Amino acid sequence: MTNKQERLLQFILDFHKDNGYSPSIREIAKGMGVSSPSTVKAMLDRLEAQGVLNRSSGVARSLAPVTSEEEDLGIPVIGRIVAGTPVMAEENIEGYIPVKEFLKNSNGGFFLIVDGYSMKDKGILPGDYVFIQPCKEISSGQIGAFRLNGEVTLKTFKKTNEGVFLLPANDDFEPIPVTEDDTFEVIGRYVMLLRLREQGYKFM
Amino acid sequence: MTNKQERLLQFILDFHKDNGYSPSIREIAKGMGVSSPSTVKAMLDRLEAQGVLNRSSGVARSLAPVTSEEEDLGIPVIGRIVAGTPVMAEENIEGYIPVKEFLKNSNGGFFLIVDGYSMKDKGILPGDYVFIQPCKEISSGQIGAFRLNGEVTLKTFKKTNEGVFLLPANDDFEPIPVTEDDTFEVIGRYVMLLRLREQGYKFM
DNA sequence: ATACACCCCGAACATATGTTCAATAGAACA
DNA sequence: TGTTCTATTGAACATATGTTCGGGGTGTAT
Repeated sequence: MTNKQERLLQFILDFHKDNGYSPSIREIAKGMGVSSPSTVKAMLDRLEAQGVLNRSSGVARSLAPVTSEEEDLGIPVIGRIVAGTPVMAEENIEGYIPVKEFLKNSNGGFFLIVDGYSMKDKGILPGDYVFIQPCKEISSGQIGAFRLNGEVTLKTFKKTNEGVFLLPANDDFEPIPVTEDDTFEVIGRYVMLLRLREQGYKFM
Repeated sequence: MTNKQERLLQFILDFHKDNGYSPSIREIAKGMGVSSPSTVKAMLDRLEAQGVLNRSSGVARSLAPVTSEEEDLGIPVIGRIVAGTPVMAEENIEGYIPVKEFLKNSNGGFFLIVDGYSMKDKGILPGDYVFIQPCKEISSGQIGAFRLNGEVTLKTFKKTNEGVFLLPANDDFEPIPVTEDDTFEVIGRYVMLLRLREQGYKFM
């Protein structure tokens, strides 16, 4: 997420906090110092493609930043990230972490537990909880969770002229090329990391 | 408040819960089985006069139910961990992370923002939030926040026959010996790490 | 160089949406 | 009965708002 996108998101959140409803496109333009609504719309479209915003086409002020804790169940913790196959299956839910309000824009998000050191140079270590925000697209350079030939993995997504690659953050591992023959799927974007050290703070 | 007004208010609340934004006047009309927007507007005017609704004239979907819930401020985020001196002072609070229920057993705990790469080999990077549980003693080998000669720092605590040391987790830094001449204080134990979005990603 | 993602502008367009107003219906009351 | 008040209606109005289009700019990666 670029600096500008960060500011935009913050503006929307602040506006909603102040007024109880979301800003219109032109109000955003004024607030961000832009002079054309189409500029703002383009920015919103990008944010929406990234999965950090929800909106309804044609509906005024439908940006959905906050809202609506459903039950206090919390966010499910699903499987070990390397274990594979049926992510999302109910049997794999290892527990819940009630951090819901903490990520206001995160409908449908969940935690994965990191296994292995393939992302250690990004400071992502085994046992860490990574929060995954489901989305269909992910831009090059972002970290996300992917399903490659049935195997779930956390990597940096890289798209070049030579194809798509999943990059580890560890010199001991090789970049993984994604070819046409592979079954490949973006599970979601990595938006947050949570690491629990001492025991005695059990959340599950 | 009449029965009808009660239902109207409930409809607005439900709609907002479902969609993340408030209904338009015509959506209310449809949802309430009324056939004219002006009917709804009259009802809204009455509710607003009673003070249970807030809206901005001429602004689409600006219904904001008056909520009197005091917001859970959450856990304070205090200073940069390297910045030093008056931790806990009000001026240093950079914001709040509403993870209150998340750590119910952690009275007095707070977040520090990591600055610098001295703990990078433990996967603790600049921009990370570390949750500090205040305590007076800490056992050797644990990570904690310490105040050494006025300077606040996050290190691994090590107690050997040769004395007490604060160990960084980075080859570029040297272990810091703690002598009798130093003013030294344990601030608390490092309990949890939390990393948001794309902060702290730059690796050296 | 090319390609691409991001950022910006201004104008025009379509419609979603709040507002106003005259008219009607019903209830309460003398 | 009539009067008065409130609730409702349907139409028309004004504008707030999302959207589209064509154009241009910048920076980065290839």
